[in-house]
Amino acid sequence: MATMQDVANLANVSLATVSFTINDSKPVSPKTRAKVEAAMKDLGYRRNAVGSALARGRTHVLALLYPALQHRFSPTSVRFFTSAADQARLRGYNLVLWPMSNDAEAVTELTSSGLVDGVVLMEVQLDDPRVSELSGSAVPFALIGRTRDTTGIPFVDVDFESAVENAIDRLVELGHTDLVLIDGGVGNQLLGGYGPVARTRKAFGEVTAQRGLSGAIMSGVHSSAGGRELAKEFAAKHPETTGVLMMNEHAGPGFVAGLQQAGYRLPQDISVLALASSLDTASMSEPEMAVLISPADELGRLGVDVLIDQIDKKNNPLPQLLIECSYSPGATMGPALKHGR
Amino acid sequence: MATMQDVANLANVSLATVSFTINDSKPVSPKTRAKVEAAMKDLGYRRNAVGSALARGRTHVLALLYPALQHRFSPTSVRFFTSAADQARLRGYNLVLWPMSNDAEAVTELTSSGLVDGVVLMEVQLDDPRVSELSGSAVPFALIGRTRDTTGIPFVDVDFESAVENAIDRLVELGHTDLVLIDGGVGNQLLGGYGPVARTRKAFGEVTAQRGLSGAIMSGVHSSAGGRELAKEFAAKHPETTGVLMMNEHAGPGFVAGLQQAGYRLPQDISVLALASSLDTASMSEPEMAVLISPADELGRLGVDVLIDQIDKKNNPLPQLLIECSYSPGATMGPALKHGR
DNA sequence: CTGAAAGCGCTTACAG
DNA sequence: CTGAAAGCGCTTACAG
Repeated sequence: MATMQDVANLANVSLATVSFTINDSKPVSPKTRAKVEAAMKDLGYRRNAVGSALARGRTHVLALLYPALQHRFSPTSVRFFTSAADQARLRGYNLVLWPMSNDAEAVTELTSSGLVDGVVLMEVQLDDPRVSELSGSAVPFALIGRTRDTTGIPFVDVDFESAVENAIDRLVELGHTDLVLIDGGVGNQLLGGYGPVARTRKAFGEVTAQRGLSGAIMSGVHSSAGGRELAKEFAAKHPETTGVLMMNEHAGPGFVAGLQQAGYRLPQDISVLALASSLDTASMSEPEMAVLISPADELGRLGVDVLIDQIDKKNNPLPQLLIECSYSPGATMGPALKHGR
Repeated sequence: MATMQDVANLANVSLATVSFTINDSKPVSPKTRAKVEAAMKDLGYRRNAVGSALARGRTHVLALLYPALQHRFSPTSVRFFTSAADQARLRGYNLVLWPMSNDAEAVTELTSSGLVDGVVLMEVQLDDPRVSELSGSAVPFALIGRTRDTTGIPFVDVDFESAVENAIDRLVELGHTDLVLIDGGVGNQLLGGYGPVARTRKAFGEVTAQRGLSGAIMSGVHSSAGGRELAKEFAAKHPETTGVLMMNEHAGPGFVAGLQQAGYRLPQDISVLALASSLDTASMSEPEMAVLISPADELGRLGVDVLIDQIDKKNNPLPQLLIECSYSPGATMGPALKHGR
């Protein structure tokens, strides 16, 4: 690989001048610029990223942190990976994947390595130890998700509270008053629980109470087979229920299948609305589910934007963005029957 | 952040000695080592990755290349991201995501940036221009997948040929002689087509011909809704077919649902076997599909292993690994009826 | 076993 | 507008 010095030699200018023309960091005469550019082309020169990073104190590398050993992301979470990587590239950064167990020690290792200019956090818990660790470091960060206390913490997240209200509104409008929320579980209680589930449960409890609806929660399955089993249990435990909020992408299709095996007709006997999911996943079930679509791509993109703006000292105060889900109809939504089944 | 010089000052030794003790690159007396380690602990010192990379000529960063704008990976492809990242971390490397359009220019930009020690390629086409470009560069690489001509090219891939034979064997054993393969399309024909699909089609054609079976191919849908539509078309075009190889994770559940809407009973009227998919995806359909499970996690891991061994000059000749799919039964497999429907 | 010094490939005050 | 030189944080021959 040719170095900047090689270019300088060939163009008969100084190392500094080559740097100036490459970075447009100082005025360079057209003549000199031409010489330098010709030399670069001749040598196929590309600026070495490591040398540059050391001199600038900027690596242009961002880390995407997510819990290690968690290989079963929801299809929706997975989109953060690609949309964040795209946006990073677009803005001249690179995104490195940083799987780590949920301990603070590994965060320190990352932030003090000097490898990354900033950190994006995924799969945030309400009391996430990684966040306090990052707050204490000098490295800028942004969350996709949010902690319980978000004071001074830049984040982008789904507006779960509003999504729950939206979902319940739609069901109530169709006459449903007995509802069940199905989710994937809050996970580690020590960390306050997985944000999306914890917030959704809270909102679900509040909104159903406030409107005098019956609202129960079911959880604990993580596969389509589990969803089938859960449907049996649901039929036994909640015979009066006519409306289901499904916030479990792995179990959704199995649950819908299980309902039908248990004798329910959709949507005559029961309505199901997928929450914070994707069209893709919602259409995996038979019939296709109605769904409040999670703005996953947008979140990945915005998470990176918020982070880079912060690195460039462009945003003040720190942004906290809640993005709405959008509704897409499906064959699982219908009016409640007057007399149950 | 404390630097190595800070540590040296505090420990009253030279910069070099600190380096020697950190890297175990030269003998250091126990006494000196203790002083240095105490100083490091006092200062909370961590070696700066950029300085180290520049001096060593090694960044310990690997790139994972995949086509940009391709946000609809199959659930199985997605696992490469996390399993590769895990293995990289385990071996002391970092994995950066590198979405790029399928052109050679961007590869050059990557390999000449000095940022990465090696490259893993995903979503390989039979005549992939990225591969020829990488072959011409000095940067080590490994494919997850393989090109048409694999001479001298290190790769790990699913053994699609053997999987197809395995699948057909199982169907033939149950009496099926009229088969259809459903896939997601070969994609860009200019690049020879997407490896898994192209190889599977070829093997399917060969094996069916060789055994005197009827074999047709259907394609062109990329969603569960598309799968439903395709089932109608299938019923019309292939009324004699009793065995389906499903290599399309997006369309699979919809196709199975569509079959039943078209009046098929599974598995009495027709058998469906998912190919190179996952248990998760196969269980999304109702009933759950039998499946030849793709060794996705293993491939991500091995791809990184092959690459790092090569960087460490550990492997010679370059490995070319084909990994088998493993069978998992499901309710969609049954004996062929004597007289069709 | 330890240290002084050169060097990795850049950027950027500083001087002209 | 251009250049000589210091410096970013390390590693590693070389000398002792």
